[in-house]
Amino acid sequence: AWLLARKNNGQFILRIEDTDRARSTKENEENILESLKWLGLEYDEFYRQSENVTRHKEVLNKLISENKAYLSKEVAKDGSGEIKEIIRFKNPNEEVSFVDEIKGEIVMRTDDLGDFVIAKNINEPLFHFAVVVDDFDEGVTHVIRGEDHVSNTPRQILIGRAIGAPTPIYAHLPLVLGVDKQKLSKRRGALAITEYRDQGYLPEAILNMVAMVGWNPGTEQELFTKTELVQIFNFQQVQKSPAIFNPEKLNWFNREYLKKLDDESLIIKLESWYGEALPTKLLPLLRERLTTFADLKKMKEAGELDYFFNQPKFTKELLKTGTLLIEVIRLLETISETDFNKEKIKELIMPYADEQGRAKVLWPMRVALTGKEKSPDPFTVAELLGKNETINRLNEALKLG
RNA sequence: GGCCCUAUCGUCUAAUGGUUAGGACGGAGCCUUCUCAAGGCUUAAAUCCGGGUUCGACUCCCGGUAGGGUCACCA
Repeated sequence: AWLLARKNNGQFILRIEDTDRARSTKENEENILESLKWLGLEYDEFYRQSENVTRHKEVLNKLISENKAYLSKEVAKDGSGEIKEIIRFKNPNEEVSFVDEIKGEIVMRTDDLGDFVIAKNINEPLFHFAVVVDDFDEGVTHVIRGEDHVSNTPRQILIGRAIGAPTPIYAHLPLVLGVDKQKLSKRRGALAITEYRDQGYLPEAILNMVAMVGWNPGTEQELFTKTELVQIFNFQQVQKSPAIFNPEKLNWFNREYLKKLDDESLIIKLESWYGEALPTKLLPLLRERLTTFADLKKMKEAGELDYFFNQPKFTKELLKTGTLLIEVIRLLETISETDFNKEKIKELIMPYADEQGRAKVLWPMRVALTGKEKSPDPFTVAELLGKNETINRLNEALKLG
């Protein structure tokens, strides 16, 4: 909806459908607001359905006086057994058809709906009714929503006709299903947008992923900025069948967007997610190794980054033989502190490593610096450790033999 | 079950009557390499089934089958 509104210079309206007071909470509303803000989907108008009850009541009364709706005394379905006066819509039992922008023409009989309920009482309108009144009042031209609303559309059209509202253009998007092929829901693997944020995903990745589920540009391009999506998104290439959400693909999108970040932006985002300052020098160890920001946390907790902060401990077995480190140290001593970068170090060490056998030189050098079986290459690590610390650690390793 | 929608690799999808059925994710293999990661290359993998229509069907029609949605005094 946001994409289409922006593309056509329309207004993106956010309306909180909170007519059911029992289910509508401040937390849920805030979560929606937070999610949209995080994704960068700014809205042009904001409404809360519950604030329109006076208007709903007015239309309800009008419908009743016009004999298009009626009060009905019935036993409450809430289990209380009380007799309550609900409001039913007088169903004209017509065949209703509409042209969905995505699915094409849809024809449905409405007689099996009966005289459906549109309000619990004069002060408590139900969703289907409130939506139609609000859409009318707010000048909604396009209703873009999930496929789960297709079968609700005829009754909303019927209500619209009864109140003299124009029928908006409908577009029903395919649903996103979980791996179990069921509609994504809280109980079945669905996460709130804010939870993806908390798991360390980038909003660009989420947005791109969501856009590509159920829609494609018709080309082989997969990475799109928000601006590009606005330009090329269209209904014609929206899929008609539901799509199963693939978390692996989301991870890929996230890695792609992580790659696009320069060092400065990456460290800023990483720090703000992680909640504490991080040395910029840490980046070479992180870049290419992160899928989401949460991996930083995992790596720290698993001790994978310890060697950056502390002198590593390791066994002679892991080091294998450290005797060749004497020459490594000698060579490194010749580099000035200011020139101590990985290119220079590599240039100096590689000839010696090639001469002695790379594994005999590079492995112990790397273990001496990291204490790890797996780590980034020794040149990268040496640079971020600095000349003194590097030589220090190599000397320590030498003592092991 | 009624009504509505849908059906191409495991997943997301391209191909709107004529292609060796293409791409991406994931998988496998190889290369690169001191290890890991990243990267590069290669590869396996699909038109749900049955009838039509047509010189020719992924594509059009019909029927099955399968999947999804919906049938609230929820949204």
